[in-house]
Amino acid sequence: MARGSETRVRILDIAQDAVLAKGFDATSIDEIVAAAEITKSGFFYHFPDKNALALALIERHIEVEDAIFDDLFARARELSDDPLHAFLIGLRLLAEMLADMPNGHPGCIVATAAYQDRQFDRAVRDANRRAVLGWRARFRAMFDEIAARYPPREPVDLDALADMVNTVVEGGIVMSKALGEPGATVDQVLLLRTFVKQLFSPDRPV
Amino acid sequence: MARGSETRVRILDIAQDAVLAKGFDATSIDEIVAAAEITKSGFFYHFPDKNALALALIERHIEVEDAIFDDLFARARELSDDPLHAFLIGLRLLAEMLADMPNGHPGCIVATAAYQDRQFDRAVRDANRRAVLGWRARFRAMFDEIAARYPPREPVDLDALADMVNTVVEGGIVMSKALGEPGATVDQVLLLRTFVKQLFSPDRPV
DNA sequence: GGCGCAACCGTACTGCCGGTACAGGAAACG
DNA sequence: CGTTTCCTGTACCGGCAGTACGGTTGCGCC
Repeated sequence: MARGSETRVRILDIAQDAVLAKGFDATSIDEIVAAAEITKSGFFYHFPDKNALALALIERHIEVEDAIFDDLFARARELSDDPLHAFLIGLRLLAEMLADMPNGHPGCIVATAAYQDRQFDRAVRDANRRAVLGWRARFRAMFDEIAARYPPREPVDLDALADMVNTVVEGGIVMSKALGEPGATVDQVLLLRTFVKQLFSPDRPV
Repeated sequence: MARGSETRVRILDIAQDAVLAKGFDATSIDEIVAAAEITKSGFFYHFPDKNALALALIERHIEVEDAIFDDLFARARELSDDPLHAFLIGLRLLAEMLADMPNGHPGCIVATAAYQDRQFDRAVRDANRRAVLGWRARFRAMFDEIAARYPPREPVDLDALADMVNTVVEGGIVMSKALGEPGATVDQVLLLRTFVKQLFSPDRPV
């Protein structure tokens, strides 16, 4: 058990690095096998096929991301009791975290999967979908609390607003990759922060 | 000349459909060759390798996107002389265009390339980068004009704001693919519209 | 009218990659 | 001691990108 799961984890670690660096297709099983110092048979003992590897990768990635969001917004909540302020602090912490990645965010596995849709089976697509819906629910709850205290200046769909957090991060990663500017994602998150701040700020007298 | 470029265009058409539907890797040359009713030799006469196909696909795609943006915002400009209103109308037209695609936006080839970075050569990455910078310049010019008339409520980097148009579209596409909800992209564009509207609206008295 | 070149065709081949098949072995566990 | 877990080793298949290279067809040009 101990030895088995250890090898499995090692395969996942190696595969994750390669996939984030080169994409899923460009990562060969032979290459993973060589790096993990096992044989091809060993790989196929742990994963029936490459699809299963993708699934395991995505599920693990979702757990990690969830844990990061939990930590980030829990810390933000400790710094302010106000739901709006706490959220704004959370976004700033997120931006700082993204900025601390010298080579930019390695890239979301969810997006990688989304762009290779057809070649993955239902299990992978479902896992992907559940992850996004989970993030929507997370941020929706925060916006519900915020909107209860600060009525939005303009009518907005809070589900869509919740999705916007993810949209901006995913889109930001695409942009930073395309531009070769790691900082692009951070800028986008901070713009979203400005949006949320304005949306829920009470009208100021001129 | 006429016959030659005709075949080349046919290859690109077929390849584009397949790539948007299945992804670049999942699209085989054999398959393109069969659909175009040519031989493999014919394909490699037009493109030295698959990378060159990707490059041609991206360059063509950028031209089309540019033309679409030209048309969209030119029509918007005809509807209003005010730069802010024209931009807001342009975003709405963009949203309508995205909504009219029944199966959602087929997916931006630029993003597909961004997520398979390493397997493409410099030429592809450079083309991608130029496209994004072009879009930045386009929207930056609009925001310059807007900001000159309506000072923004909050200090924002206009380049980052210009990038946000693309960010939201690209991120929206990722989200709609992951969720299986084609409408997600439209919602995100309309949220961006709300943001821009608020950012440049003069303070209203309460 | 022949010459040349662009635009292919046909065939045969290489090497990588995902995946299969199957036999066997070491070590931990009960 | 036997079973199960966790692999190794070897051999193989079909699909795919790409190479090599000789042959062919049609159109423009002198």
